[in-house]
Amino acid sequence: MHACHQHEKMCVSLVPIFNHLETEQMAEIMKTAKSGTFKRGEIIYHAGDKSDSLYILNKGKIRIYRLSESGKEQLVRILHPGDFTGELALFKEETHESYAEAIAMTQICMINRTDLQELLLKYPSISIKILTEFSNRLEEAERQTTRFATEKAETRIAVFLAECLEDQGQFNMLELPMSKKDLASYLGTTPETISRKLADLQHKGYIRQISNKKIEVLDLDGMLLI
Amino acid sequence: MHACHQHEKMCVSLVPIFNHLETEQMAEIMKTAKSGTFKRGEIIYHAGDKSDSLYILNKGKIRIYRLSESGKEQLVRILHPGDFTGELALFKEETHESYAEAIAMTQICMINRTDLQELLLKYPSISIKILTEFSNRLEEAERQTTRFATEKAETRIAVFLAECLEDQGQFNMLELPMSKKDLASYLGTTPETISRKLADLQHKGYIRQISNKKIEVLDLDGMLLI
DNA sequence: CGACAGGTTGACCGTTATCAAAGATCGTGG
DNA sequence: CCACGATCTTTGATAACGGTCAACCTGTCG
Repeated sequence: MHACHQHEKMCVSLVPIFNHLETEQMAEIMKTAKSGTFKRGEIIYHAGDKSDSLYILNKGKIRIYRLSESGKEQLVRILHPGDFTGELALFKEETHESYAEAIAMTQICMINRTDLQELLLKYPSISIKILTEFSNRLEEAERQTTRFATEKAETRIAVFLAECLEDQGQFNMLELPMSKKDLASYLGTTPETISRKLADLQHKGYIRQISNKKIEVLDLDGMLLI
Repeated sequence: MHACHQHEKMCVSLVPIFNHLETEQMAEIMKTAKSGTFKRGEIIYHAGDKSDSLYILNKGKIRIYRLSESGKEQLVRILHPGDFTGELALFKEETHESYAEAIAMTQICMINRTDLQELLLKYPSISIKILTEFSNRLEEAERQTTRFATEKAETRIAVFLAECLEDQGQFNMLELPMSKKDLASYLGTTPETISRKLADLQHKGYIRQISNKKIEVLDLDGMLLI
């Protein structure tokens, strides 16, 4: 673990929290940050760990998942460079409830709790950035909860495809951002159901499966009316 | 709509956001706050409304619910005095995704977006309070999502009863905090299923239904092992 | 007292989980 | 860079879970 040296990298990785700050403030933040690397399969933090850092992903991919009361795993999200995690437990003196696992060679920057809180008090505008980010996450989490509560698996899958399409801005071609096993865990279903429902959607003419991860959407509106 | 006059009420209603501030700062905040009252059934905000206030509940009860993509309603939470809402859209220049409906004679205080952001920049400690609150809500929302994703209805109901018991600290007697219809909506199921599963739990000897809303828990651990 | 919303119960059926087995894909180490 | 093993994916058969519809019951409030 050593301080982050490359400003370019920091600029990338700290989007969207710190990118509105002046260079000198950035330098100050960089001084307080540590970096670390993890190999595929390594756990960055466990549920139950006392949490004391904000982790900002520089390079690689991280899988965030939770275990339910009965021990079943659910994928919460996948982090890409520039995303951060660990923020939840930063503001409550408690422990993580989720697991963070590197799923590729991964490099992260870490800012510990006390340093971050000092930064927040010193540069209140950072707070507003984080609040904004939290708002979005909360809205997203509640939307997701409502979907689970009210939609069946087929609809959840269709909505997920629609969101992929929107995110990737690729007209009518999309690439699944994770394995179907992970997708099943993310959508609260099983890999078998994902397979079958995609086959159904294809049968009905809404999509065409090009390859394992590539899907062409033929009738977005029709698909969403299911 | 008129300024909030009674400091006592403010102190109550602004817990837990502002209660660490000095009296004079409190006075400043009170100057910027407006108050309003709503009758049972009145809507405080609609999904789609441009949101521009933080609402702090003084007196009464508010039902927060969302509509899914396909138009089904889900109860997100019920607010009690001291709780706040409207915070989400405050940090993104967008609109509400949820509905807030008074379910009793209700009195609220409102702080508008620009005033609040000024307060945040002036008193960074408020940000940390709100961040803490957001963290808790986010954790809660993600835990709820995981439950929907991985547990069946019976387990969700059992876990809900366990949480009621914990919240109410009443040893082994609990009172449902909402109608079974609302509970069904909150737990992503139907009133029929709630009825049946409670009857099942009673049959298996885990609970005893005293009256419509009162339940005695006979074997908490057993119930949670379902 | 009657009306109405909420709650319960039964019968039935659609959706999806589960188990099993075969086929495809990926990552790793030689 | 290729080949092998591990993991992921697909498909089929089956069963469980819970949603829906309908009828009836209950309590509440004018």
